[in-house]
Amino acid sequence: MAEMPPLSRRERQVMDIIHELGGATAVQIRERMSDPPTDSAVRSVLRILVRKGHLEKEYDARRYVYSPRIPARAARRSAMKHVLKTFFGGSVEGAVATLITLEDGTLEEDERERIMAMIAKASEEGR
Amino acid sequence: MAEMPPLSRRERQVMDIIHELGGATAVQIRERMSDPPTDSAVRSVLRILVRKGHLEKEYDARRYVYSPRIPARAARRSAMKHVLKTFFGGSVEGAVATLITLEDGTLEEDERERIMAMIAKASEEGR
DNA sequence: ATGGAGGTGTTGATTTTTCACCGCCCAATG
DNA sequence: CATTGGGCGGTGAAAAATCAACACCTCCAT
Repeated sequence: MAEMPPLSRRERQVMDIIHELGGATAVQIRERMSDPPTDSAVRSVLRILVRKGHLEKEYDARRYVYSPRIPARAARRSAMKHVLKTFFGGSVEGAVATLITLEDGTLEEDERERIMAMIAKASEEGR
Repeated sequence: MAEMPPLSRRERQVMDIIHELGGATAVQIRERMSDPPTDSAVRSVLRILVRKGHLEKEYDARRYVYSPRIPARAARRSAMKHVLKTFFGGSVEGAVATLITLEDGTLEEDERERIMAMIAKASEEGR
């Protein structure tokens, strides 16, 4: 059940695309690949990911839609946790700093306010 | 110069460790691997990463210290950008929300305040 | 000077990954 | 109906990655 062996290159690439889209068909996935191999190659990776338990497929409108078996929330937290540890030494502060200056200027006034409010609220409820 | 071909599994693993430590020796890296191969195997990967331009080595105290060739700041931003896009649909708000509730409750009072101050300051300077 | 620690590069064997060919199924179309 | 085309999966072979074993090198510290 544990996701023991880390994903291979292609597997990662495909998983990322699926995570980004929430769910996707083989064709959609292939379209988003910068490096598209054959259609059948994509399907092979997909099959492997399903077998490994990382994806699940659902029949919909004449084709399969692949989606992560791990709930989005968990995946998000896990991914964030990893970069937090790897690149920010676990400093939430540092991570937030980078986040709010990513495409410097993109942070809208109202979004900034919402974030402030959210943090304030979190501290209330949090403890 | 562009880091075109994505890293392989081991390469990723090693790069992550080095990013986390800022710089590390072959032995240090091997120690942190959950999956340690031979010492020479580690060195092989290291050599490859240097050749590919992802790492640089520096002679220090009788051994080589390997460190990322990409400045930490750039690496951090790049990594964060990637998870932001992949897991949060680009929503800084969502990312921050996850961040401050990662190890729920761990966010200290003062850290929260510093984050608030930082955001406030950023919005001043920002424009 | 000798041995050990830390390094480098090569080689070859093994395992993984990656991929495309091929064939099946089924629905839509002529 | 017969044909065609999209979607799917199996298979196996080519390519890449992984790793251990060697052979050597250079510094120290003993």
